[in-house]
Amino acid sequence: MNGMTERTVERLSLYRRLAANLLADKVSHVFSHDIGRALGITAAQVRRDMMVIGFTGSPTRGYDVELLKEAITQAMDAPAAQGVALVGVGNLGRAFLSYFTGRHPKMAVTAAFDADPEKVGRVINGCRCHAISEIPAVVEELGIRTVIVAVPAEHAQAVTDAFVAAGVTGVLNFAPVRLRVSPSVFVEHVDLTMFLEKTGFFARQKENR
Amino acid sequence: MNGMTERTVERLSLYRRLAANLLADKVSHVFSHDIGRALGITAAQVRRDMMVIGFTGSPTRGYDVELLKEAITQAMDAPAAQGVALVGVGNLGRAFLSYFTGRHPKMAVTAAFDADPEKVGRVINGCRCHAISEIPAVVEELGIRTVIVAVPAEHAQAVTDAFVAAGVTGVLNFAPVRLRVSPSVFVEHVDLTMFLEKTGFFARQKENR
DNA sequence: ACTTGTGAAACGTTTCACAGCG
DNA sequence: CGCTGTGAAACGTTTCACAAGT
Repeated sequence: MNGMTERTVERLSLYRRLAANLLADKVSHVFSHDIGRALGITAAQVRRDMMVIGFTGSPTRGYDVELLKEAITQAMDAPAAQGVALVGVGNLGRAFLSYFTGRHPKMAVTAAFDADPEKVGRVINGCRCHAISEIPAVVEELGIRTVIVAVPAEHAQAVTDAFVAAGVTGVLNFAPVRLRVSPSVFVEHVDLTMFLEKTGFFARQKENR
Repeated sequence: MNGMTERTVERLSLYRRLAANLLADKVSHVFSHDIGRALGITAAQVRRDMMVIGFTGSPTRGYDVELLKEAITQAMDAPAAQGVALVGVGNLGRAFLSYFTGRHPKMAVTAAFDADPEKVGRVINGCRCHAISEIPAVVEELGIRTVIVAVPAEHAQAVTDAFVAAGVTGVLNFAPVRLRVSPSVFVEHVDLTMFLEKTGFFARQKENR
């Protein structure tokens, strides 16, 4: 599937959630314009994205919400459920565990890891916490391909290396460090400090008219 | 200052943190190439960004780290400290409180808000938790211009409206809803589900060569 | 008349490539 | 030389605008 750029994939995720919400409201069809309005995207952009995944609507009814959701799932998700690991069971890590538990059928956080012996062995939101040394065994056993890194900056590179060595190919990193990985691994950096500073900056721009 | 696009501001934030780290390591000068390598950015991009803030280096020594940090602060920060509010003291909200406490001189989280009466009145990481009804008074009193929204999706729009009415011009939103605000307010949407799905998708792309 | 699907234009961002300089 | 600063080229992304369908 061509044209699946990072930006397109990001929007597809939003479209799918919107579709799920619309289905819950018993809405069966939407126009590109409605999707755009709901998500702050232009209608033309929405239609381009549909083109990318080869999904078509009808000029009279718009897009079938149910079929749209399926088409996005087809384009984005693995055929089977993908295991996700979490490393770092601090406040941020627990936010993930509580938010994603039972919510996402295809990407459940199935294993947690922490260096604190107090946390190892505990079960938090139905997710067992393992020791760092167990990374290779657990990643292998559960077939984990993606890891959420929510540890302090100084440990982020080391834990990432351990997961990559164990076969993980996707890293969602919240630590304020640029992770160095081989080109065969995808890393998404989510830098909370940066987002706060950015918001503060543009907030001030808005103040001055 | 022209050319301060969202992308440039994002990178400036990273440059500044790098500069602070370098200073801690007693490094006094850096070349654009070094900055680029450390952050996964091209050297040309780094130099362009310096141009935007009117900061210049020397062809022989590179950029003075101390002056760079100051130049970025000059370009990005408010002259005085900017108050930041947090609404929603769940796991994610607490992650912010613990991470930012004492770490950032210009953007401290100075007030928290939560609907849960159990939390109201408590002090978490040196930050007092207020009731939702106190938003106008506290925002006014502390001169808050920026809010971090970390409440469930169904309450995000209502609390945002309350903060905007109280004079806030910047919103950092973690709730999985597109917030509707007037054009005089800046909103940054950080969608954790989207980031996880995106990481999962590209992780799979990497697997298949 | 309203949509969708889409080639082409517009726009934004990054990278190239090189003059100028210590 | 190897660097910075920068105009110009390249690239990526979004938006326009309209044919075609209903």
